[in-house]
Amino acid sequence: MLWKEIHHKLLNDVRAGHYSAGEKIPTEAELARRFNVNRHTVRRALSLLRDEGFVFSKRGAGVFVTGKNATYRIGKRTRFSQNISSDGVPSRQVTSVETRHATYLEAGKLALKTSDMVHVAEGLGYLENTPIMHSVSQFPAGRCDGILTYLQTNPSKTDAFAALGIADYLRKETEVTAVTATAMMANMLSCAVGAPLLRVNSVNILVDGTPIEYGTTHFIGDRMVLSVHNE
Amino acid sequence: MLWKEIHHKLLNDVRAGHYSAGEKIPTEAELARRFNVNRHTVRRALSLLRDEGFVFSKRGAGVFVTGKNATYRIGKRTRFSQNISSDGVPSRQVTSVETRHATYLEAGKLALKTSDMVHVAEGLGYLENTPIMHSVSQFPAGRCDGILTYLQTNPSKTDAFAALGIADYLRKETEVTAVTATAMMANMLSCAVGAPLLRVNSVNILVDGTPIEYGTTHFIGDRMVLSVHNE
DNA sequence: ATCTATAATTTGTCTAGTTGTATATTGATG
DNA sequence: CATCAATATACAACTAGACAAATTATAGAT
Repeated sequence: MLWKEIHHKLLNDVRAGHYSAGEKIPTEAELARRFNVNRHTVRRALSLLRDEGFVFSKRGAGVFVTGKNATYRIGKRTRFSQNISSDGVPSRQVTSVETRHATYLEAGKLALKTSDMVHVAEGLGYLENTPIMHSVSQFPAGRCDGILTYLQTNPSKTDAFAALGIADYLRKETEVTAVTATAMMANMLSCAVGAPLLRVNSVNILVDGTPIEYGTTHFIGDRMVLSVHNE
Repeated sequence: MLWKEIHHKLLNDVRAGHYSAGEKIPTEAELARRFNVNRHTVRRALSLLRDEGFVFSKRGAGVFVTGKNATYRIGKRTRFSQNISSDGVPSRQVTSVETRHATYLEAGKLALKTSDMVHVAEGLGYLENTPIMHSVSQFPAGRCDGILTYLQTNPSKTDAFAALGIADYLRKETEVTAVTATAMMANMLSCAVGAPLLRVNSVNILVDGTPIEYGTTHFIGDRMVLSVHNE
């Protein structure tokens, strides 16, 4: 079986670190030329590598090497950058911001009326240059004005809150469910459509109980473990 | 299909009122970043939204929502249509003025000779920041001298007439037809070429029967209902 | 201040390249 | 002959990049 040899060779290359995390490996056509086989034979080898979690592919772009796994601790004070425990360095990036009216759900979670405005920030979290989470956060206007402009330059929510004079905040509630990735979510998280995701809905509050953030985060299921703490 | 999900999400955002009528939605590049796709994939989603009539785009400027989603708010539209028989629209703006010889048609409508001059004012009317009508008005020189300079600072015709000493005037005749949008009209009204328009020709007169205005107005068909009252 | 020339944005269009999917064919093996 | 691996071919969906055309923002000059 030709494709198994190719799989073995590619796996060795990845493990040997010839391609670092997040890096693009040669195209299927190129690999087919190199191994002197048909493109579909290469695809079969890549398919196994994909299932094993070593690489992920983006239609139209190429095949990329997957990063490492991590665990995410959820407690009373959860901060993304401090709570990811792994070998790699986590980073995050804000992909879009907007200000709009609150939906019914958001209004309820943030103690607002639907006529009130919310600031919305959407972003991705990375580990080893590969996406590991996607988050949408709603902040109540009035209590958090100016947070979006801050987040655009520095994606750290802790820093942003600090800049607004909020030195400390607490996790009030955390709801965790499991969902499967839609095409869009799969694309954003560079995982397969239908892959299991962890969906975390959370509310952060001030020490006096005033809600200041309602967020929904999706983690890639098989790259992330949530550990919940009740101290 | 990624672009279909993006289309669905954008449509939801528009429907939910996250972007209000006439407002600019994020640029294609921004949306591409947010959904983590190529700009062309966003364009395909926007293309469907355009075809469905929810947004329109202006090269070099951006993509804007049409306000079609807000048409179920009959209140504004009703008030709007009530005002058609009298003076004007909630927000209007004079785009150009000129003084020239009367055409044969204008001369007939305004009881002039073709050697007489007419003052011409062209303008746009807006509803919720979206253009909804285009009007051209001809005023007979001699009876309405100085009206153009006034209209340029204040687009209200009632005020302009009042400034000329005309406290009251009546609608003599109103003709309504349906036409399709030419390229020029489509551009001014931010609608598609070939879109259905309502064309209203009207003549306003003094209480003694002297005509003081002949006008042609085009309304966007699917955003406007004319209600005709015979009191 | 106001107008003007320049630069920066933003949409429209085009070409090329890459992965995903479906179907059909070849060739060796039992 | 039936089966399975590999090949061959074609198309769809998406990415990547470049450039043109229209608009908007910016800086400079008068």
